[in-house]
Amino acid sequence: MSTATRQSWEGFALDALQDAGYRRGGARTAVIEALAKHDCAVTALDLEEELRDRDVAVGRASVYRALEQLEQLGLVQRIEVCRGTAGFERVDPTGHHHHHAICRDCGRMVPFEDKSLEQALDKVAGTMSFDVTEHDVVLRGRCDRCTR
Amino acid sequence: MSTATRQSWEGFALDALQDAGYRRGGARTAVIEALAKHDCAVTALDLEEELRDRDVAVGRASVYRALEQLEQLGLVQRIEVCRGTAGFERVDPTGHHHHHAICRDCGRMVPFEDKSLEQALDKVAGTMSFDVTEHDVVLRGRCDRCTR
DNA sequence: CACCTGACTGAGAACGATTCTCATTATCGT
DNA sequence: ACGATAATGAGAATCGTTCTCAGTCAGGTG
Repeated sequence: MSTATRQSWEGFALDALQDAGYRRGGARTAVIEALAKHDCAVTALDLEEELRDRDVAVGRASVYRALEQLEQLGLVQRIEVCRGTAGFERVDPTGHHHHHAICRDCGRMVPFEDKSLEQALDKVAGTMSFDVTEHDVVLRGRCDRCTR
Repeated sequence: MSTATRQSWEGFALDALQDAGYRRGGARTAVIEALAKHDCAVTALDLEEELRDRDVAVGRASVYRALEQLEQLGLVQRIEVCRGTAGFERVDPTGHHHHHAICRDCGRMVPFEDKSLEQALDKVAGTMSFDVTEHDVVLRGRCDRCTR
């Protein structure tokens, strides 16, 4: 029984992959480790660069592959951070999560959470002829630094 | 005074552009006309194809340019419909709008609206150090046709 | 422990959506 | 009608992402 005996998301993800029948590979492990360090969304290319800078160079294809597999297992969520660029962030196994406000001028991303928003989302999801598994909320506008 | 004397979004958009100092160009007008026919999001390439099929061929660059200008004026909203592809839909001047549920399997998009969701969004927007001008909600999952 | 099968990996090519470039054309104030 | 300047379109360039494929490695088996 290897499932969820460790505390961190990192350990949780490694266990989940193993349970799903994946083998243990260096590239994927490095991606998970890097992802674990971020509390908010990062792009695939940022992760690749970050890993290269730490001398743990990982092929671009492997980064995307790992992210896709993690997304499939619900361990990572993908959000659009800006014009056709995807951001990835880990999904807390407890279900606790946040959303983002993105500045249209500087691209800065500010996370926020709100209980009644979640409730409203859950309620809507329940009324649809859709098996809703996740939701994605983005507020857009100008951040305080860009409002002059 | 040319502003908002016509009823339709199409007329409203044309007037708004003129008021913003834009000249009247054939390509942009065609894009607006095509956009007016859709109640839900369309991609730029779909619009281009649609126009070509109607023998009103418009250059790809012009389609994107027009959409960008319309977005800037708040006449069109851009949403991510699927992996790095943008969908564009007109923004009702009354503020009335809907959101989308997107099927992760077939890509089908189903619009929905919910008053309490809007209220929750407005409330959150009010508490942020951000000048929020728009929001974007996407529910993801499997549509009824894809759930077997 | 050596072996084997099939999963994992990375370099680079391919791809699709979007943006850019720039020469040509059209708008509209004068 | 004229001229300054915005609008347009064809194609090239760009950028994020996905695909291909040959070489490598994990880990169950004998």
